[in-house]
Amino acid sequence: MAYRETDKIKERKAEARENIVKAAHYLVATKGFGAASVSAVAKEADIATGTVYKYFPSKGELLCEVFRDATEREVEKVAAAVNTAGSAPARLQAAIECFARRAIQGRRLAWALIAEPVDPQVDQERLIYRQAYAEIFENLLREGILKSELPQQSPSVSAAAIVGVISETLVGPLSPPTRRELHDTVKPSELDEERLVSSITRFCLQAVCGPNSSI
Amino acid sequence: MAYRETDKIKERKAEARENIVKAAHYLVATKGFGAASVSAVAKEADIATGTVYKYFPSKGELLCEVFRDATEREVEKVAAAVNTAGSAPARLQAAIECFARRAIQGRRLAWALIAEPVDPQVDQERLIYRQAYAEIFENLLREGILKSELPQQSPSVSAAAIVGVISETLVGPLSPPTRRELHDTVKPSELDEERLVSSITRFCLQAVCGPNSSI
DNA sequence: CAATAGTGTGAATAATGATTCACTTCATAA
DNA sequence: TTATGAAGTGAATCATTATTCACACTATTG
Repeated sequence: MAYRETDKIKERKAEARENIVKAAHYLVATKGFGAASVSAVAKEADIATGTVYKYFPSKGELLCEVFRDATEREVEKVAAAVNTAGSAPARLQAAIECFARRAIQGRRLAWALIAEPVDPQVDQERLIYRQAYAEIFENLLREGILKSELPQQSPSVSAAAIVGVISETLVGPLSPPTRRELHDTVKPSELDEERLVSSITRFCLQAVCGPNSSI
Repeated sequence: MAYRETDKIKERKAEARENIVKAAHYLVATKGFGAASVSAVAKEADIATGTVYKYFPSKGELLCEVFRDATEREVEKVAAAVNTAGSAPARLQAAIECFARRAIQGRRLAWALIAEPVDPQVDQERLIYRQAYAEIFENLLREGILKSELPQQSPSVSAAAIVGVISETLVGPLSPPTRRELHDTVKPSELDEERLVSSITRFCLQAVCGPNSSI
């Protein structure tokens, strides 16, 4: 025995691995999963193609990890927004606004996570992601209904619907984030974005709160 | 000159072409675009791979045509539902129910049209498709607002939101229509489906009609 | 029938992109 | 030092599919 994995190496390996994930994340957040071929990732990370496979068994595994990481970050933010003090409608509003604003900010990433055509392995992951969002809303709704802060309704359907509203209004239309940018040289002003967010919020709150509600 | 395209031949060609489209449609409606490779389509149509190219310049063109056909049929139905007599909310309800019911019936087709990862050429077409749906709703909303049957709101955002609600609640969760079916041997009863449709309808109507509304 | 203009065929080709692998370089410890 | 085992390399290989093409077959007209 003349070789053993030392701590220094272990650390360096972790760093290298992390680097690959970062490179892949960058490509995804910047140009989508379509641009994240193994060789592109390798180039971005300044290593050889083969090296990627010393750290990940397959492209799918790598991209799943990237997806999971990005996703977790997003979901956490929304979950945090839910944990505001206040009535169920107020918390719901906070959550929806958080979700929507972040999607607008990181258009391309949002598109990649929500709408970009991806290979089945990642798509599977996406299901979990949407589920995670839906669950946040669902729990909140359930609680609100219990406390009679919200009218009777199917929490699971309403939750999925909210996710759908945001996906479609923000990400769907923007889906290929390039086309639009080619035409409108002017990017939509922050004012417009605010208007959009408030339209969406109004829609969802009214749907969920029904004939009472204070927006 | 010793040959000219006769009527009989013209007809036969049209038939052959139609057959290819039908075969492709069958595959798409049955197993999604992923299963509609050129050779699979050819086999389904009982012809040689190369023959497909005597009728279509590329796979993309063929699939676009399939997509467009299927799409038109769907959109027409919803458009018809809108043309009911009655108040804006009533017509909206009819349209949403029509959209939703059809999606539930033809799950796989709905999934292919709305959510399946597809190649960019078809994806482009999909954008138009969603737009078509959104426009139906948008016009209706605009009209309703004008007649004061609906409260002030952004018709374009609300319209997109409605499309999003239906996509997510019906197609998203069902997206890989197989997985679910592997577990639940029992398919969701018609009763459940009705409940689902009515939940969705309620959500959308309340969102759009606001603090008045009669569901 | 012969000449012409196709259509139908399916194996070969092309393009893309993931994965492998024989080899080189590096770190470790006897 | 030097033997050992792992990390890094990147060109070659594999797999998958769309697309082409040389050839066989069929219909049409003189």
